Amino acid sequence: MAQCILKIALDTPLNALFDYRWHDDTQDELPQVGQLALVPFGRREITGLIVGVSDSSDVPEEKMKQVLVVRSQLAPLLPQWLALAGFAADYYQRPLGEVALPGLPKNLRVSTTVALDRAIKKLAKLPEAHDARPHNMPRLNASQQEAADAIGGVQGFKPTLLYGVTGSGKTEVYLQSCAQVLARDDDAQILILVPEINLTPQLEGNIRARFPGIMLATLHSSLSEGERMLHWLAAHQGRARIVLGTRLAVLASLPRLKLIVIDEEHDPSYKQQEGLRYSARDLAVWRAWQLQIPIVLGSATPSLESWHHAQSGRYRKLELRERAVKNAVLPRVTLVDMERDKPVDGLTAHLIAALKLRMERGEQSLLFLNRRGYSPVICCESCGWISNCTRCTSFMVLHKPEHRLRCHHCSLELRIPRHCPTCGNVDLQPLGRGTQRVEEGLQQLFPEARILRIDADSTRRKGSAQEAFDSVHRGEVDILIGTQMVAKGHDFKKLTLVGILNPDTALFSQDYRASERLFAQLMQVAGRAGRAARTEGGSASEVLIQTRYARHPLYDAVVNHDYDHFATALLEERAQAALPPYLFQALLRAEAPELATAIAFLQAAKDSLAHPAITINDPIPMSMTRVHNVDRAQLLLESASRPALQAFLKEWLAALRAMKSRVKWSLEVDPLDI
DNA sequence: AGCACGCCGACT
DNA sequence: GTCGGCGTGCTC
Repeated sequence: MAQCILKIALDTPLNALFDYRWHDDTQDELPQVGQLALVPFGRREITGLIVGVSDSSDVPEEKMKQVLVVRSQLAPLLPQWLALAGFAADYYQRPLGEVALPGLPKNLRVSTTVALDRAIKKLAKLPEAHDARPHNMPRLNASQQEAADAIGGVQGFKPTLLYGVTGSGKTEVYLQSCAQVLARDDDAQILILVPEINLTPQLEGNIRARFPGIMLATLHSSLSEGERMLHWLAAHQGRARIVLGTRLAVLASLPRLKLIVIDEEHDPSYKQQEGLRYSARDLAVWRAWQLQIPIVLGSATPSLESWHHAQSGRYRKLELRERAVKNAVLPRVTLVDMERDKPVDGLTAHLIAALKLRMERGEQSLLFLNRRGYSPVICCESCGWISNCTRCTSFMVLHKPEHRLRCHHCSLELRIPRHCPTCGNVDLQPLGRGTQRVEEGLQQLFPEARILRIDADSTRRKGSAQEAFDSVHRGEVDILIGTQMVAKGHDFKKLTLVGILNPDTALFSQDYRASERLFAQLMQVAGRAGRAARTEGGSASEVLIQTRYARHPLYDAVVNHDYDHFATALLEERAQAALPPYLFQALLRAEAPELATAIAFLQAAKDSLAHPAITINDPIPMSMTRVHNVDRAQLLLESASRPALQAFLKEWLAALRAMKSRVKWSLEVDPLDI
């Protein structure tokens, strides 16, 4: 009988499969593609994924080792899942094992099997939950009903862009689409992706309350290993009918997947920013295409990629025009021109008056500022010294309560110098304004106010963010000051004023995506106010944006709640400037102790291969060149054709690997930040 | 990426 | 005399 060779993908940067011998002398069943196997690898034992069973190998007999054990108690991952991992590996130019294995629960990849066995046992003991009938279905308005029917009532690959402002009832559309799919198909599974799970505890609660008779599994990074194993397995076995998770859930094993929902599809957190830099949204769309199932992408401010697809007809756009919440009104957005209303301590008279009014009424206010710390830099007025970080191309931020200077990029910390390090001047001044300084100014302005600051510094302790949000909900806070942490999810009932302190910097950013992001962020923060129905006699909520550029078209669109025209105009600009989504990009990054080394590597990479359909730009230092004492540079590739870029990258990367350079490099496909 | 081996500097 | 720095080489 011919020997049995298993082709196994391993989590290693080596771009190859590894062949192992299978001892067919035992009674064991023949291993199958999609099963996990423990194998000796170098001096270690690691878990790999069987992707092929063969009777021959090119590997010399004496090099080949034997599989230690196959995890036969776990049903094989299905070919469709392997195809998904294979697609992601090809698309993002990574070895299959680096894509397929890290997404599995850690305990599936260890040498012992006790955690797996325990989870299998525990799941087997759980009662069957097969009652998919929805409870307490509210009536939908006409456009909601139309959307739910269009999404849940149709089979086949149908991407839908569900466009609707905050409060238009997108969640209800998702839930009723789910109800339709679950009702139609006895064992259908549904995948619901959200940007960050800790911001959507209410969604999880809503789903459980709506579908009490089925199993819901969550998948996100703050699960314990035990929970992760249990939830992953519940999805893999088809027992979990709805899987709610963050971007990593897009790679969950879902053998009976019938519908995908992506909430807040524009959110940047769908893009993994380290390791395998995948876009969960894009992979989800591919997955829906592969399975020929419907997918819905919901947002009040869709990404330009999705907007473009909607305009070109690739996606169907459904708009929720009516407000689903009775009496709810959009907050009134007003621009405060800082050229005319000069701010004192960062606050204009207009904003101060609005804060005062909320204090008098016993309502809450939120001040939004994208900069933590006291001031972004301190400087010496006599010699011009500023607090640069010694390890990074950035400033040391003053953190006054802690009496420290802190670099937000390498976390270097220093005590505040008593005098200027270069000239000895003792009068060092803070420059600019962070959340701490705003807090200090407010405290003086409103000594009686209960002020709470929520940012990465004030919520370092685990659970403290939740405590802070809870105290706002309980009404123990008059004025909330926060960074982006407060922008998403939370719906504060007594909040009627949102002040946005300095959004202008994003208007003139080098990053052409900055304005798209700013718009989404402003809409999102604005949505913290005025979500709930106005009580009798209560006034509409108000959003005040302090700006020096009150006539900028972006703010005009925000004031008018008009994403439609803004997005369409932005798209036209992108088309004219030949930028994504009309162009496809990849970015090669390199880092080295000396900038010249990184640049030289990128130049060599550029010179190594050419193709008429691909533009390779010159290597340039990254805008933040030095971080933690390493210099970084990048090389941008562009092409009008995605397939051409894909084909080129494959060949190019092979050439780069062959260069055997000592420089650390990495490739990102479809980069967001350039 | 791990994890070894290997060959030169400051410590019990 | 050894502990330990990180260069480089390999992993079916």
